[in-house]
Amino acid sequence: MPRIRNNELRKFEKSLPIALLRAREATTRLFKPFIESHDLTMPQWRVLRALAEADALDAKTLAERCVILPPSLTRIFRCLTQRGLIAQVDCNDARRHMVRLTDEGRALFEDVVQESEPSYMQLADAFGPERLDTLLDLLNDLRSTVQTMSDPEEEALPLRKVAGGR
Amino acid sequence: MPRIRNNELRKFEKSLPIALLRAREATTRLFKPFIESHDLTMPQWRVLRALAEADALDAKTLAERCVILPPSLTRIFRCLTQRGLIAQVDCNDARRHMVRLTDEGRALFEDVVQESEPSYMQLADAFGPERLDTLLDLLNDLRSTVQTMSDPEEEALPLRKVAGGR
DNA sequence: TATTGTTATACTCTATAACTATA
DNA sequence: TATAGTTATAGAGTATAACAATA
Repeated sequence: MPRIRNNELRKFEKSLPIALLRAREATTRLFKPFIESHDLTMPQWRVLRALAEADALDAKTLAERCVILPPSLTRIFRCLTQRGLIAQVDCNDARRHMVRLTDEGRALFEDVVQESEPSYMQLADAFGPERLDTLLDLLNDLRSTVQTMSDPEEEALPLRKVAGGR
Repeated sequence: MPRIRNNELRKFEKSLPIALLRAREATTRLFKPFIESHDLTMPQWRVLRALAEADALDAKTLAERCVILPPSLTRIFRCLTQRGLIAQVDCNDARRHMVRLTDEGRALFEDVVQESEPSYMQLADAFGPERLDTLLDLLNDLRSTVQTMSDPEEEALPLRKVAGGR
């Protein structure tokens, strides 16, 4: 019966939400300049990043993967479409808003990657490539663990049928 | 000379900023209800959390530890002071706004901890307590690695003089 | 009737610059 | 002159509910 004793509180650094926030803040600060120099916001960048790996994705999938609420995504679609970076794709289900990168969008995406990759490499070097990989695995596992806890009926999240890491 | 080949892009799950964001989003969603049921926002909670471990802290320190910009912190101070959860502390330097938890603030803090700790335990159980600890260490190290990269002259961050984990 | 996405709306956080007070 | 914090302000993200269109 492990009762909590208040004078034995986990330290501030041992708070998971805060550690995640601070790590993200530091990491974001490192990469943000590369994104913003191309007049992209971080959420817009996440959408481009997600689309760069897929032929086309619908709003719901993007919202989940990029952690963006539907109303924000609507605005992002409008903005990126106006700039010619994404384009709508025809779809069986007329309710779905599917989009893909345009050639221009892909070119911009690759520019940002080329420019920021040295910083990523430098970080990987300083932190240790294997530790970075471990961290990424732990982060992804943490997310699916929490999601499984939150939605007891669903299993993991049916993005694709993947068992372990995802 | 490891040039980047664009068809060998790191996968979406291998993007550090996105993995951090998604892990944080999931974790936050788990704990937020406990915070909000006491009419606290997450930034307000971080301030209480930080103060719970210290006798008193000034605005600058809190801003850095809690990842809150000074203007936001000003409002948070005002709100928490009005609610009687924190109180200003006299200080040699009249420029500094130092605050501490009141008894009421500490009581509220401990209520939230008591209520949310079971979920934390459940998460630790499901994820593995050692892996959780590893994750926390990696996150804190990542942050100081990035900070060292960003501020080449400063060493790590002179919060306290700590060498390794922090 | 359920699902997908948009619109509307309110609120909070983010970010910068300008200002005040103190050292 | 430098530092700590506040104020002002614009903008972006967060979140909910109500609505439209499609399945």
